Amino acid sequence: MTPDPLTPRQQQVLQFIRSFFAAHGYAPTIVEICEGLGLSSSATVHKHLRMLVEKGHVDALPRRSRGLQVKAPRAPAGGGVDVPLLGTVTAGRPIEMSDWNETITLPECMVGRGETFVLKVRGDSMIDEAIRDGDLVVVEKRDSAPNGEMVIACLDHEQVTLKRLYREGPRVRLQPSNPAMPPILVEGCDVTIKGVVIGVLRRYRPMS
Amino acid sequence: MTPDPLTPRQQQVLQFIRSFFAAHGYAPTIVEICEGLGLSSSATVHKHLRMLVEKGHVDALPRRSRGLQVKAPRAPAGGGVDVPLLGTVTAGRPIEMSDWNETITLPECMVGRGETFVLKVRGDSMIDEAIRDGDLVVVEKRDSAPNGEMVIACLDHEQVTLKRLYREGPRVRLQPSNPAMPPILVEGCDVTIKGVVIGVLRRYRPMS
DNA sequence: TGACATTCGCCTTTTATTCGCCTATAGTAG
DNA sequence: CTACTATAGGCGAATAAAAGGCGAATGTCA
Repeated sequence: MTPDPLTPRQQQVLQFIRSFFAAHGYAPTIVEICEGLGLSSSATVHKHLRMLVEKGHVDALPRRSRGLQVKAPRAPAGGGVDVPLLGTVTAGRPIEMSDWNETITLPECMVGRGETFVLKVRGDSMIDEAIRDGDLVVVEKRDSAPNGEMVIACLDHEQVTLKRLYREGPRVRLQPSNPAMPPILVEGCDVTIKGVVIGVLRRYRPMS
Repeated sequence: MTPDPLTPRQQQVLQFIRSFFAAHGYAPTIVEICEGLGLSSSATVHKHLRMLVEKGHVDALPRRSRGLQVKAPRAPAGGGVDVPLLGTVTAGRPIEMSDWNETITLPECMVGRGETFVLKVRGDSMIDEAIRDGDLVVVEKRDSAPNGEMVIACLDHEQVTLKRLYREGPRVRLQPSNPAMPPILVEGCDVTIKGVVIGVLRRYRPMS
């Protein structure tokens, strides 16, 4: 049930409304759309809006300020999923099981099939995997993992680390992805898998 | 069933009530809201409150002191924000301005202060920045950027690339973060900044 | 009684909406 | 080929409603 096709200009307007809403939490005024698109007459924008409403891409509360509502262009499934932010994983130390029952909203596409949670990475042990200090890793809870996967592993019920997992006979090699760091070799029974890394988030802090 | 959208002012009021409640454990009086927002008439606040009740963001016990009750902290839980997924940025080719009016829900903490959008990265030109082929970059729309920032830059209104920006007198150096790739040197007037990279998302596809 | 919430006018500013008119571009009937 | 017509895109001005504001006068509960 795809709505009517849009002209280029109409797409621009729609796109602008979307990003404005994302950025501010409320819809733009007509004049704001004008400025955003470099137009000078609100009548022009208003005409475009009427077209967008007609074609079913937008709902508008008539005569209401900022009364635009972009119709959900995606599954009403919410699009976002809340997952717990459990704490920090350092290369070697236990998870600081944060009481901070924080959660974070992930895009649907970043969430695993099973239970999913997020950990903050400390240290550069996975630098060759393009995972940096401060990144957030998305983890799918599992108690085993195929060979070569990146896992959250627990040693002696104490140390929790982020490493790649390689089985070598009865033993297990936990391999950092940093040539400066040595692998850890342990008996298979001494290591428990907490989950498998399925995604990464990074936020660059603004320099200023 | 998302509640009606709020105007900026209404959001401010709601936000104030939330933080007041968090700080004190009880709801503010109308006069306290006045002071908090720098207003001088309780009637004004009361009008806002009636709107908030109408729009379903707040419950009020009528004629009761501090009788406000903020409803479900937020509908789009925790604060997921929808931003447009605009297309692909290759090292060198134009953005494939996707008609796919796709959006993606980002955690609040990944969204910029201004307009924000997401691009998919093709190629390994930023491998040393821990950005890989297939990653999504979160971009805050801006038309200028401080020296050394990672930017989406546009050359000749044609090529769009992801590079680090360095000003060198009248010229601009666009520097890939891959030793195998040469920097691009152009006149400052030939390059336009589309935005600054503020985040990265990566999804590992399950091996199976 | 005192500390509130609520209501009543009466403003100003912001915003949506409508009206008339203009320019291109593309298709189509003569 | 030309004239007519339809449509997208645009302009500026005029208008009315909504949003945001004020101070003062009531209620109302505890």
